[in-house]
Amino acid sequence: MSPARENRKTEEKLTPQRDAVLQVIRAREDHPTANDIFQAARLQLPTISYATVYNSLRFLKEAGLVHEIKFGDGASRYDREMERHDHAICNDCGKLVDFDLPEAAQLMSAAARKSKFKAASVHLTLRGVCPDCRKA
Amino acid sequence: MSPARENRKTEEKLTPQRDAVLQVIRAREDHPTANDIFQAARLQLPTISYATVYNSLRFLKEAGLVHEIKFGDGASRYDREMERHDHAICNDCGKLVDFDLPEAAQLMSAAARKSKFKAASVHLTLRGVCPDCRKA
DNA sequence: TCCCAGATTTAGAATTAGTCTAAATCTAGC
DNA sequence: GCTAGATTTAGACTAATTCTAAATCTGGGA
Repeated sequence: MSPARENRKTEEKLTPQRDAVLQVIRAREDHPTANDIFQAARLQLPTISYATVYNSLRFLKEAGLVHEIKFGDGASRYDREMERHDHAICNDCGKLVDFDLPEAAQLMSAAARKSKFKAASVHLTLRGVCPDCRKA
Repeated sequence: MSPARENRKTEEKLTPQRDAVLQVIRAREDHPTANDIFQAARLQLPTISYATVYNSLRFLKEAGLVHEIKFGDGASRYDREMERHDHAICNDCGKLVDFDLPEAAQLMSAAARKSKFKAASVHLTLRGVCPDCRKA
């Protein structure tokens, strides 16, 4: 079974809570925190609890439907983008932006050789100043 | 004044607490957490407080004497290595290892172009399985 | 030398992000 | 309709870090 097919089956079985969490993440261009997601999901399901948001996020992550980003400053962010990609983080405002640098993916085996690890994934993090903060 | 000269001057002015924290980090091959550093520093300065360890770490970081690594799972780690470098993280045991992949540094301008950020630094994170866990 | 301002340290309270617990609720298959 | 297993809920709990306010230290004038 292809991963896409598998995800379709998983999505069919989503509880209303898990589905609400997934829809919140899919509806957003940016990278909400668990708290952002909780606030938004509550508009649809007023009784949903914080713990359920976390449980749902773990479930969706394991099902391969969302992606968790932990870049260290503060809370985890969640991303609808499941393809391999890289991140840029603004040192001024903290904005997080996705981009893909295929050259970074190609460094995986070189990185594995140098570190002596068996590689599972690589990703590149750029820190700098975002276009908006550069203007200001 | 060169950065090295500047650091030498900063080091001369270190309080006993800040110096103890710096020495702990310099004495270790690995990447201790704030708590590890607190426990070790307490052996030298029994009255040092947790808050002082954090204050000292912030000071040393700003002075360019230590480097903070936040890779998301749990507490920040501190690193005596100030040169640009990359990280490998074990998905099994959480071990963090430094290595340098100069090719990653060379992707900075390409990453800046794609993301439209003004670049300050880039670094590559490899996730996989460390040699020890691979054996086990 | 003595004194003061500013910096630093201290202990503990507060905050934040996330996990755990146990009871209540839902759901599928018999 | 009944029961086992999964899920949800509210709130307690934990871990990492920051904040606060009082105490202490330090260096440069009077």
